Amino acid sequence: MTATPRKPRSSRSGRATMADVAAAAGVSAMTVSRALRRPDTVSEEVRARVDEASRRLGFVPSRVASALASARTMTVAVLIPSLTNAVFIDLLAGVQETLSPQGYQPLVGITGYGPEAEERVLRTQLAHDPDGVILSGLDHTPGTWDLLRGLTIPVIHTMDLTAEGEHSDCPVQTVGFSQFDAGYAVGAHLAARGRRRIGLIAGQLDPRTRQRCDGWRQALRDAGRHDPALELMVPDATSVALGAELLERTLATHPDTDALFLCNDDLAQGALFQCARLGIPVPERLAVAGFNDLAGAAWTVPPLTTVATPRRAIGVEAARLLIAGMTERTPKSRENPRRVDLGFRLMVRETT
Amino acid sequence: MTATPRKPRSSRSGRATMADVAAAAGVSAMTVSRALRRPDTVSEEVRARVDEASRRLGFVPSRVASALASARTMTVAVLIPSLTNAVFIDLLAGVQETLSPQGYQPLVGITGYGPEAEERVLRTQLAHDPDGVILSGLDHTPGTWDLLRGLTIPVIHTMDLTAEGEHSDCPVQTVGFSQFDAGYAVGAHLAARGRRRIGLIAGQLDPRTRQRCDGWRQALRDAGRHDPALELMVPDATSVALGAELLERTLATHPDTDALFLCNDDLAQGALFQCARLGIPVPERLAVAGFNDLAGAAWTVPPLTTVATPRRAIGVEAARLLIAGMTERTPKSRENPRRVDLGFRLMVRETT
DNA sequence: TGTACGGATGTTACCGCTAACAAACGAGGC
DNA sequence: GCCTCGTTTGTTAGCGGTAACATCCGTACA
Repeated sequence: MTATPRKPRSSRSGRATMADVAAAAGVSAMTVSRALRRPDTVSEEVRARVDEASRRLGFVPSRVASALASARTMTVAVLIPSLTNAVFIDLLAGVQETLSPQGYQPLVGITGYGPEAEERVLRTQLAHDPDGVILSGLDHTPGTWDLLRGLTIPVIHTMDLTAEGEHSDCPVQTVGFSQFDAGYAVGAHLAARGRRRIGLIAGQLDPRTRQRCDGWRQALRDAGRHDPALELMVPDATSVALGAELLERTLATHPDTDALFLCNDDLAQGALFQCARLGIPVPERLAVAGFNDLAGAAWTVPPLTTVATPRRAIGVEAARLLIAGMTERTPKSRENPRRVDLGFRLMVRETT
Repeated sequence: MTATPRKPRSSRSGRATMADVAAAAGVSAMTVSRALRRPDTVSEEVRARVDEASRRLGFVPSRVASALASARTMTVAVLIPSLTNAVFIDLLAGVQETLSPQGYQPLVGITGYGPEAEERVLRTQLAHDPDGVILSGLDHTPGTWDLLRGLTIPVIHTMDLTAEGEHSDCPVQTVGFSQFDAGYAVGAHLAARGRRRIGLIAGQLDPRTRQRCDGWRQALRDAGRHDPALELMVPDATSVALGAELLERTLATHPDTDALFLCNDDLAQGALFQCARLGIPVPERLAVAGFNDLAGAAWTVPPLTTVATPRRAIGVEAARLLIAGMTERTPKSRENPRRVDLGFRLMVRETT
């Protein structure tokens, strides 16, 4: 009906655009862009006019348009195996709390512990053009390594450390701790407590869990007390229920077990519950050690000996390194791989 | 040096663009777009050529450019109070697992239980132009309600239900369960067990927790056994440690307490541990009930009576509704608010 | 008084993709 | 044989910003 209907505010979504603000403030769009992003580059008077117009129109700059024009999306792909494992939630929390204040938006991807799924998820994440990538672990498919090699954005690998000479064809930055050493520490601790029949219970057999087991095994060998028969490794996801069940199985087949390393605290808690139920005195008859120092480990009955891992700190540090890499003018980080070891702490409490 | 250097692959990031694929396949860019998004609209021969060229160049369409051109970002803003509360992680997991297969990418925002922070986070999320929004709870600032009212994309509120007549000025879709009824169920259960001095311990006093408490209170009033002195409500985040501490405080001031409702399972677990430590027999001397049926609740000693809440299902259903809203041609959902009650289950185990 | 200079603003040309419309083409109907 | 129609493909014109360069202006200096 109306001829050439005037549109006071453009944009399909009905939102005001930069052009609207520019018109309202009587300046060019470019000046609006400058006034909002680098206020020191425009005159005070213009800045005031732009701010006022912008506020009045409720202007929110479109990050999508900005991303296309500037080739920076202000997003970061964060790939973790699972949302139900507290370890990775803590990692994510550390990442999130570090990225957010800098204006970066994490894009969370779940890989379900599978390198193939990881590659798939990474591919879809990359379509969003993130400015950086944070991965969990170092066990990627060849396809993933290819993808990573081709990237021009910084990538950080977490929860694990580069071994010497590894991945020499593709410089990697890692932030984590030595899963092997941590496992070794537990094994050595149990041996030092004078235990002779030291068993192992592990679930969710990802490479990090295996490394912990390897460390534990080495410690027992060094102590001359390793018995492969006392190892019980199952692929199932760890849980309190599984811990309870596997404890029973272990005691049924090897009643003389006098110490047990459970590769995750939820398993250990389940084992402790089951001990209480069966009337097995801990630590007198059976010493129990867990891993990760999850919430509540200090409050079990008796308080659980475990290894405190710096999951949140790893997230924070990974995000920091990433921000550094995304911010610096010349991406030198690719030639300058780093390996940040955040360590771990053996928390000796009363179950051992 | 070279005159007009040919660029075999364009794009600042070094990635192949649609134009590159088009050139390689000998068709126009538009045809490439069609061949990839709606294969049935191009001839079989062209489709094959495009697929081949696309694969050969390792083409990944830029979602940013696509988003700008089509006004669909394929992202969904998901706001939750905290990453360290398992309840919201489960919600998030449900959302994630439902959105992902449909090609949607969740943008996770953390509000820290504060409506003001929520408004801030929502604002920054909206700059990313999500195609939909999922919020936790219904207690938003007036500013947030204004924002929501102005949106043309679907919005789902979770973990709570709309009360009759509420928000009549702004139709809302909610997916959740009645926190009040759930709290009532616990109160009624404890009363039915013949307990006379029934106490309450609550932390993290967000509106949902308060509603649970209200329900519990009503149940006790209906049973004629409500004593406000037995309510212990603190603002701190819930944790196993806090549960242990508050249990001691309660017993110190009111040694005659014979039943206790702890508003979250971690508090309840802490209380159970502390009971074990103090030698207080559960349930003989003290009945204990938790809330949420978190992992491990069925394995405590004795197994914890609690309320199973459909957190993951809420996430799944919210995401489903959202997808429906984002997909339908005419966004009728705004006039057609829904209220999906997913219920809860009282899990009577051995602590009561 | 002419000129070089630095800061403030505007202009132009995209970023990589897609909606909408236009054109080209072959098939079938009369 | 001409016309209409449906299918396949191409063309044009943006989406809403920003980089890079151009222009304008007042000022300090010779």
